[in-house]
Amino acid sequence: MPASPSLSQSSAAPSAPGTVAATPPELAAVQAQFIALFVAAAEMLGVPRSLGEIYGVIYASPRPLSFQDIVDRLAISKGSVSQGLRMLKNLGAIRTAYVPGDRRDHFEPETELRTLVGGLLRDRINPHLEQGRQRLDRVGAEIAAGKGLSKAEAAVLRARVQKLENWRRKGATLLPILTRVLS
Amino acid sequence: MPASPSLSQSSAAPSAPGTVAATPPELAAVQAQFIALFVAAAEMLGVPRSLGEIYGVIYASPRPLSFQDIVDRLAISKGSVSQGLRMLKNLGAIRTAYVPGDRRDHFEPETELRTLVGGLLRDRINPHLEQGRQRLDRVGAEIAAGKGLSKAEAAVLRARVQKLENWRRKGATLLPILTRVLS
DNA sequence: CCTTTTGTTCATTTTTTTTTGAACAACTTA
DNA sequence: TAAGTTGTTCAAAAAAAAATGAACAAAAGG
Repeated sequence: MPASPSLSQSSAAPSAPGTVAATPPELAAVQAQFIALFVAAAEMLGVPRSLGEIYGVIYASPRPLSFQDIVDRLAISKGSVSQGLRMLKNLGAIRTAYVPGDRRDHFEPETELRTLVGGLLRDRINPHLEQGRQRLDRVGAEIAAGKGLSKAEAAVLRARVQKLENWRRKGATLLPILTRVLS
Repeated sequence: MPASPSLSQSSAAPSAPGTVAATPPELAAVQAQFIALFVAAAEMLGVPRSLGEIYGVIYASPRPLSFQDIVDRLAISKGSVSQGLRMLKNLGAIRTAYVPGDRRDHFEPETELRTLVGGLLRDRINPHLEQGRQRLDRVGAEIAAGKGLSKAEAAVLRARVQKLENWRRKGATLLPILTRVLS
């Protein structure tokens, strides 16, 4: 069995007045499965593990969770939860939901794949692509200046720059298509 | 100007007998541009910076480079170059080329986008996808067992599992298409 | 005001990842 | 066999990334 994600062991103490009921142990099993799933996804995407845990616990809950709910269910610090929630909001992976009779924000998962993928592309890929275009131009310029290069060598390098430009173009045209197909 | 990638400063000493000629300073500029480009790409993909540097210096060379050439051109240790070359070979990002009159291996870049993307998918995505399928099954089972869940709650969670299965299916069908389109 | 609740910030600590470099193996050559 | 190349391995160091938690702000209640 793979290491189970860190779930806070429900305190033995009976709920104090005004305290949200602890997650019953039966639910913990379902939660743990969801969380393990998103922790693995986080690892694949190269985002911090805590993002996976937080999104997982929100995804695993049939109703929106408050900040405190999340801290209680996951054995991670308030600071991490705060930062993690901010990142997930920026990514568009969660949204806030109104819960009657509670002034605190509550969070529910964005379940549209399109939105999630779109957020990741926007944050991780697009910024680099634009910058890459500029870099490519500069490489081309350097080769054109062509000091110290034989005719044949310059030709090889020009061809390689051309390849890179093709890559970039394909990537740029493919990404929008990708997000559309994922709707 | 962004921090330039670490290129070894060409030694001032004239070439000793049997020494490969140092990269002339004119070429260094072109090299530096290529390397900067691939270091940025490495960062985007979440692979070690040194992989970007090594692939960059190979990509920037009109002729295949030996292990020693790479160590000389980049200010990184032999150990890193050795490990980096192995990873690049495993990814299919470089291949060895025969160079007459030199028994050492020489490396040249794989320039087919399809091959590069294919290698990354194989190493980073596919392993997780298969594992993800198994995890999903387990979550479904947990919910079906359904202890501690109201009818309505179980329904919400089942719907969410369904969403995840859709995601996985879309991903699985899209990846092959993707690699084909990139040819 | 004063207190409580709710959450954020950010300097430190912890953990993970990456790089280094000395020891070593494999192969050539003399 | 000795001596020189060429490259690999891996324990340890360095660097980078992530998590912690105490101090702090903001808003509400009293």
